[in-house]
Amino acid sequence: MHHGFGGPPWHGGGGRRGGWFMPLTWGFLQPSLLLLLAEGPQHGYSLMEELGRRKLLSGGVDVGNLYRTLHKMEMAGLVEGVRSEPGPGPKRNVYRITPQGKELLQHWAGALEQRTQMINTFLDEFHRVFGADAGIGPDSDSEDVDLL
Amino acid sequence: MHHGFGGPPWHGGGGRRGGWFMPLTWGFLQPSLLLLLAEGPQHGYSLMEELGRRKLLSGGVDVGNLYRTLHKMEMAGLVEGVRSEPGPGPKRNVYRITPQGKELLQHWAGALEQRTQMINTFLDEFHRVFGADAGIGPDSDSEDVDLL
DNA sequence: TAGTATTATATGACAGTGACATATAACTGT
DNA sequence: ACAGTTATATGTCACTGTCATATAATACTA
Repeated sequence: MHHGFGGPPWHGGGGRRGGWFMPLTWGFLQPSLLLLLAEGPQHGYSLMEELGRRKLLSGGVDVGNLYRTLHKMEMAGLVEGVRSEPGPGPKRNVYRITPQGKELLQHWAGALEQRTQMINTFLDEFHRVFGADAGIGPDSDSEDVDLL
Repeated sequence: MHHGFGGPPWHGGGGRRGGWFMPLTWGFLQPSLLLLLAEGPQHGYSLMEELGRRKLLSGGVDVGNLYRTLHKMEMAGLVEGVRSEPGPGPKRNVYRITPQGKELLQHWAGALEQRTQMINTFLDEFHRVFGADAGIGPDSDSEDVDLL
């Protein structure tokens, strides 16, 4: 009767808000936004939809987080925002990447390549310990492990 | 006059404590500890040294963070800690992985594989936009970009 | 013996990020 | 008039990492 109280304890302690799994997308929002803006200016809502389409961030994007991040990136000089005049149509903030933003994006690419190497180091160790049967073993009672 | 006030703004705004680069090791401490403990019980200080040796976490490990993480993992039932009696030698908390911990480790391995795929999606897009010259281009003024 | 370093664990304060909820406008469709 | 969509914004909270500091006991060394 291990953790029969509505889900494994490492899955959030109750379901939501993180838990023991860091989201797979940690730290991906900013570089993803930079990447999309490197292809052309867009406003926040459009970026949100694009992130879903491109599957750069699985599991959808938090809207509030997105706008906050854009604001901070603007404050840091990574992007430039242009507020639409209060004319017809809903107000939009169209963002354009700056040279600094492009430079950071290049560094992000290098950093992410390093990250894959770290993950590979981990996975190599893991497979060395657990063998090739990395998946859930047959002895593992197949409970509702709704990962992701 | 791009950010000539003591370093690029995306580098921490002043130097330390994160900044625009999430550390490459975000979210790696817990799975790394689980992996080491899957090979055998150890106490915190030993784990700290091992993490440095195995290079599972580049840049060293924060000691306070390590102990806090171990405590939380114990609270969650991922590891079991045994406090040494107050006899000779310094007190030690020897941790042993639990079945739940092993199960989580397996899921972590799968999640990290997914993460590499996400990173590859990003990098593919990046190279599609910027071409093969992913590195810092020749036009990029080579400022003190002390990445990492 | 006193002072310092090492081993080992622990806590406090802070910033960055993501998750969830909610608020706000303006426009669109019925 | 009412609800839905588009679009932006803020508040609160949890988790992680970073830096600083506290605490003991042991080991070394002058």
